[in-house]
Amino acid sequence: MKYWLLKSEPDAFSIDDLIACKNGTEPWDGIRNYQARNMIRDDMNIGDQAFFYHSSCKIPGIVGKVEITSEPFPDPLAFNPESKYFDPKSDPANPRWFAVNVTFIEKLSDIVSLSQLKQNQKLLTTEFPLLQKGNRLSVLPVTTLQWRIISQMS
DNA sequence: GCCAACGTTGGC
DNA sequence: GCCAACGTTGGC
Repeated sequence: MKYWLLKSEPDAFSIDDLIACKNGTEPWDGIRNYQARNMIRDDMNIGDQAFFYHSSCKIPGIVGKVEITSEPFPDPLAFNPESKYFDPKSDPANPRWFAVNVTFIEKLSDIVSLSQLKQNQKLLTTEFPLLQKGNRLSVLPVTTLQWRIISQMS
């Protein structure tokens, strides 16, 4: 079982939005970055867990935990001309973009903010990609150690 | 709103 | 294959 971190802008889709979804489950779709795509398509499995991270907001940080509850599947938005994630170059016979279903596990009683994460010396020794310069990926791998440290912080 | 740090596109 | 121009992300 692997661990991940999934970023979302709370204005677009927050942890509370996920809670409000049927069965607390919703496709994690609209990912249009090849590195992130590769991780979803090649490395994600049912039963993996992920931190839910709020980005581009007042207090960026980790707000909860979710579980991956489907195998990777072609992102249907890529085939929908109505969607802003429509990609005419994605061929249904050879899909370019992938999604997984995520299911709500828990909301942290307090956010573990980015500034708190930056201050955690233990975490800084682990090369946490979220804290590394220039990182913009919306899907990041998290090690078991990092998962444990951050879970303890919450 | 600014801007650094990317990623993508497309002409050559 | 190079690289300039452009677009996006995301913290501040």
